[in-house]
Amino acid sequence: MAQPHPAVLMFVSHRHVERQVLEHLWERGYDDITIAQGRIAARLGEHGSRLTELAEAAQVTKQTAGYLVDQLERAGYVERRPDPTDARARLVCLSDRGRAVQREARTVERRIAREWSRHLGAERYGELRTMLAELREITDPWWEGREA
Amino acid sequence: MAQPHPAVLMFVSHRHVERQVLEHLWERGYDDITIAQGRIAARLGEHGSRLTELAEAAQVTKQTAGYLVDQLERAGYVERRPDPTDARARLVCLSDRGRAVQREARTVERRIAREWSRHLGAERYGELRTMLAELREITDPWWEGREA
DNA sequence: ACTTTATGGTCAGATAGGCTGACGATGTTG
DNA sequence: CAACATCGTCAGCCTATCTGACCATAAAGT
Repeated sequence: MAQPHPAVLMFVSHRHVERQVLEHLWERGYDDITIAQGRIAARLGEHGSRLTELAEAAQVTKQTAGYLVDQLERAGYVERRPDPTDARARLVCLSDRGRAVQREARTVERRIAREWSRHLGAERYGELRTMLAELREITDPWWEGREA
Repeated sequence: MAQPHPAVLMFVSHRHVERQVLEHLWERGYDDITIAQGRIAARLGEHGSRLTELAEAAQVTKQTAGYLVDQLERAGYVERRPDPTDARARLVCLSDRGRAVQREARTVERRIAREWSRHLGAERYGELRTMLAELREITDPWWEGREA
């Protein structure tokens, strides 16, 4: 039988990571977070991000992003502050609670990265990361080479 | 700045492929297909698949899979036939129309595979596929090494 | 200055896609 | 043949997502 398309395999592994992170957070008591919220929260920059940026990064409409940020705000993970450089815009920033969750999530991600590295071998794992980054150049509609 | 976790990069590339396939199908007049339906249809075996199998492969509940198969059936892409070996079960099979769509989808997938291969180099692309397949062993909850 | 056009965000409404739980029918096992 | 497992459906619910319309502010053109 034909091997599945690489994209399908990516789907499987990506899903696995999302699940692991989410389940870890639930265990730690952050049991109100959903995958969709997580996808938004994971893309928050250190100094806050605009809604439109988040929407693009997570590949959803700004309405959807707004809806999810509402929830995250109500749950106390983020807050909206006025953007000093543009009166139309607002910056979505992590609260302390939000930062705590992000740390937890990063912990799981690192653990999985180690597992993958062990499974493939460190060198091949490095190659995998490099190739995925290169692929992004031709698959990410918002790719610019470097972030703002 | 830190490089994103490989899983995030996988998300981007996987999404890209889904989008490309879907848009191609829409252009070809199959404009009633959705991503979720596609995820189910893409996992249909040559001789039909049971609902439960489909659900597992697409990582959704059997209820959800049933809901999507209903739609595919109404649109004429698949049909349900009794499973000769088990009166409880039914086999979801592609119709001729469904097979035509699958061919279109495969065409796009092959095109993208060629693009990736060109971008990374044939040898590295092969390595990528190998590594993704290996990763599956530790990330796919339904992995068994070989299909039924 | 003053239009015009672009951008950031929200509101309203619709729908798809996903879940849990319960259930009927058939298979399987002791 | 009784007990338990599996296949699929029904019913009800909720979240995530979209499109379209809209307001406020900013930027660009004249």
